[in-house]
Amino acid sequence: MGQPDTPRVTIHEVARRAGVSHQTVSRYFRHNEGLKPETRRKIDLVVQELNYRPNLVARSMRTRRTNRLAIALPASAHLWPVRLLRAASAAAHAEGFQLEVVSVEGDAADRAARVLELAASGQVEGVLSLSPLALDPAGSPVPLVVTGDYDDHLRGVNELADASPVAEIIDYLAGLGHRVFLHIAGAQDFASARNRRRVYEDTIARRGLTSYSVAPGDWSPQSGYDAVRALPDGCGVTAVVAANDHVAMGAVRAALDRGWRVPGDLSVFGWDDEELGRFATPSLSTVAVDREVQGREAVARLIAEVRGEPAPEPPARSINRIIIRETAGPPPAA
Amino acid sequence: MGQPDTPRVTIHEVARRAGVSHQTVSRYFRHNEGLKPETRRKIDLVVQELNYRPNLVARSMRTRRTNRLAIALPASAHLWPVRLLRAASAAAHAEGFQLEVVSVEGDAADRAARVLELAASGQVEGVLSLSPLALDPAGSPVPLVVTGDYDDHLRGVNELADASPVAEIIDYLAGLGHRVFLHIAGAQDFASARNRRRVYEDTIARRGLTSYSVAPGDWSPQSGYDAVRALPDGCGVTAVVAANDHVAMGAVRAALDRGWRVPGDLSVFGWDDEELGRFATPSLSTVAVDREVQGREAVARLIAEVRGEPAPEPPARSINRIIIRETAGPPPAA
DNA sequence: CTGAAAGCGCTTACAG
DNA sequence: CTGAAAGCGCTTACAG
Repeated sequence: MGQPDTPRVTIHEVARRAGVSHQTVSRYFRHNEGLKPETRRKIDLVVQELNYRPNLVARSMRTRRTNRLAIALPASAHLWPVRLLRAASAAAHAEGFQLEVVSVEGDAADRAARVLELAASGQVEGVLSLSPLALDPAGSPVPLVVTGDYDDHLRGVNELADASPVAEIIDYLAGLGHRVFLHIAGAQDFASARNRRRVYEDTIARRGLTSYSVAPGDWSPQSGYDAVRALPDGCGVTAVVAANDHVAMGAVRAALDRGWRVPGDLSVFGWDDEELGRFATPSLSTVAVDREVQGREAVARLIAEVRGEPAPEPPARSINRIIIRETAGPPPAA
Repeated sequence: MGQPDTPRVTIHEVARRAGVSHQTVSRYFRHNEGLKPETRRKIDLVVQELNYRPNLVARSMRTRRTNRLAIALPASAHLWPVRLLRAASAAAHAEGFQLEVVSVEGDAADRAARVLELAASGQVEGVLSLSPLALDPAGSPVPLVVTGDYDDHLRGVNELADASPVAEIIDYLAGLGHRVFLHIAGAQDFASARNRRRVYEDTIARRGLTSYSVAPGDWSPQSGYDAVRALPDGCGVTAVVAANDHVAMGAVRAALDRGWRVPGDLSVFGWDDEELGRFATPSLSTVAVDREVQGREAVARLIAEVRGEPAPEPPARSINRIIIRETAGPPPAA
């Protein structure tokens, strides 16, 4: 089955029929420059007729370049990796690269080992990881970019810009009168989770507000649920900054199960703008992240590294936007 | 940057150092059989020392096989494609194939054209599409499997087994006393959507129940919302069978916005067991689909076709399981 | 069980 | 602007 049987048309055959040398045909396919219009036309014709396409494996062998990139997907139950993946794939193809997908499982050390093995395989020219990795990208034999986690490149004026909407959220809630906050964190091996937590703590301190505590979490609804369930009565918390929409959804559910009104008694913010959160009751306040831009950006950076070119300009505007919906409101009149 | 510069260790060098011919080393890497233990040991040593790995591109060139599969991802906002993708990727790697990801956009004709181009590229030995395609797989130059949509293979005793939980849902609701149903369909270019609709209509007819109507939908919460919003007062509908959880979530929201109780006035079922649906209020009744099994299965089938082997056994048990949560309850006392 | 020869289909210098 | 030669690193028959 498949191509092994098909007697393949070679570049020589195309050259012979077009009455040119095969080098000329090679040139035609590589950049189509410096050819006489007539030569080009003759080749056009034969290529069309034979439906010839250069054998990319042979090219790879000769150039010693695979034109392949790998993307390492985390074992996550969230949607953003697909969105990012799709944009990354399109961006890679536009630059002539194929994108191979590899799922990385296990703990940070396992994932790092897997990615390093991939980078050393000689099969790919670069690796894009959507999973946090316990390794220094500089130690990789081919360029390695980690994104979707904390993104060095998108940091703008300071290294925490990625998480800066947390400050906006707190300001917004403080403006409504909230004074005592709870943060339910994401898995701390993700730099994004660590950054959101840090911005939360910094902002609370800077504004003279109170953080009742930072509850540990793992991006799951259950962790949000447990955190709110565990709040003592009368602890004074009126607002929750959750690491993402899943955590927020769990937090809201726990509040409702306790007989609290949302947002009457407790306001909740998530992150990611999951489609279901918009139709939930009450609908989730959140942060929309442009994963398409993030995916394109990450691939552009990776390809620049692969080619030894300078890193491309970061996107001018923030890819984050805070969205206020029904889970955010004034605190109960004290 | 990258491997172009690195002077690569060749099989000849390994052979020379191990004191054997390079064919022996080739044999060692292909199946490691028929070698004298001592020969094997000598090669082991040198391979380790040199950290040698065969150049897979050269092998590909010689064998005229790429050992690559492509997976076409739909432009969907749902999570199941990732789950399926991850399982597919792992299954492919276990069989020595790489899985390249390609996102297919546009209408059915565009997607079909893109997939066909991929199949004809000579770059991949088979294509797995998670997107419905307006083409006959038999017309593809390499094996083509379409899944995640309607899966020929998983149909079991009849061609609608994939959608059979719809019958279970209706039976369950009828058992609670429901008599008038509404189905909000998924995008009709998906065979899964057509099948769910057909099973819905057949089951309603067979059980002597009433279908108020089948509302068109496109898998989105908005389509679920609009369908319920558009229901005339007093239409008698007490139960909604939605095409998936997104549609169901929209339907629930619309009901609540109309002042209806869920499930007091309206029961709703979704499909996919999205994590957020479990923590929504009320939590969504749904159908859990084992996308891991589906992904492995699809890749196994594709690889069997690529190798010209008989199709593997389908999974013995159904990969679907209905889950009853808070959106399902008895109809209002008439 | 192991070795020598031929060739997969390109591209890269190098000439002209 | 276009052509002849060499070689990328393997595997596949075919001998021994």
